[in-house]
Amino acid sequence: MLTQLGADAGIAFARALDEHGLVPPLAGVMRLLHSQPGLNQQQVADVLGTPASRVVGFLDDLAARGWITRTRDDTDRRVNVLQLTPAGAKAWELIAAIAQRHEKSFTEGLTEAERSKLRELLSKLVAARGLTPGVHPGYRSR
Amino acid sequence: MLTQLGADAGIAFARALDEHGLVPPLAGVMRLLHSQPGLNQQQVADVLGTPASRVVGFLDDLAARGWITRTRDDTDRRVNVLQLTPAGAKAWELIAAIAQRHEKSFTEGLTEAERSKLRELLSKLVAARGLTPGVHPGYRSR
DNA sequence: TATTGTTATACTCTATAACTATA
DNA sequence: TATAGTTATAGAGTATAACAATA
Repeated sequence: MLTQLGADAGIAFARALDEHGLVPPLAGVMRLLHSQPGLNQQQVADVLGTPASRVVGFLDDLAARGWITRTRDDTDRRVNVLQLTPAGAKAWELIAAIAQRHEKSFTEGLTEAERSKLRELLSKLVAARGLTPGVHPGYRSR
Repeated sequence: MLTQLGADAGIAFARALDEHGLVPPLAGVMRLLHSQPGLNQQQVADVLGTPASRVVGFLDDLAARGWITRTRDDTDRRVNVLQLTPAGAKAWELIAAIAQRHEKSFTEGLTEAERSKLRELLSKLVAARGLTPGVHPGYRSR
């Protein structure tokens, strides 16, 4: 049921994002860049557990939208330092709002007490499984 | 967290299946053919919500393993009636055992009471979302 | 030599549409 | 004409490996 509901929730979230021209992987990268500004591309790849070559594509997309900047690090000119632009910060707020609305609507069938109990149990599992909060396993290389 | 854990559970289950040369989509089809013997291919496609052309590939694979038979229906010779072979029934028992072991190991971090509470909450969500029990949304066409 | 970011390429999965055989 | 099953094909997403610039 967990797998089934997780996939269903993912599809519903993707649909909500799609209305705004977005897709889940980009939303995840935006979340990371918002919560940890100043990462470089290699670090993003490490946190997400995804190949660096895949990160390039995500960042190309976000940069084309004007949501991030890639700045050459002066002390090590191989490195790109990543930052959200003001437009990017704005975009993140929209994504966060979509996520919140999605969570609420997905759990409509539960009472508030049940919702909070579910959150508690899932938190326990996330911790027990050693998952990084907010990082979807779908980024992981096989 | 639901999406995250669902994906993680799916990956863990895939890994467990892989040790026996299996993949999740085939396990799901086996489950369906076991619980509803005598379906035809179109009906399988309908239940799973997947294109009939995709079902063909799954069944080709299962037939090559000797786990299912496709029998032409006498009253309508366009139709293939699907059945598990004895080897297929045996294979299903293995898959069910893997699934059970997987569920247990995935929820190791919870007490028995928490596990049953989680089951209860997830059941509610499955019902509220109108999901077909045992059918992974990943089969669904976009 | 090693590392960061990038590009090229090949592979898997999937949906769509065309096809056949039956009805 | 319509339907069940099949095949062909094209697109998306991904990983791997090769590459250029810098350390």
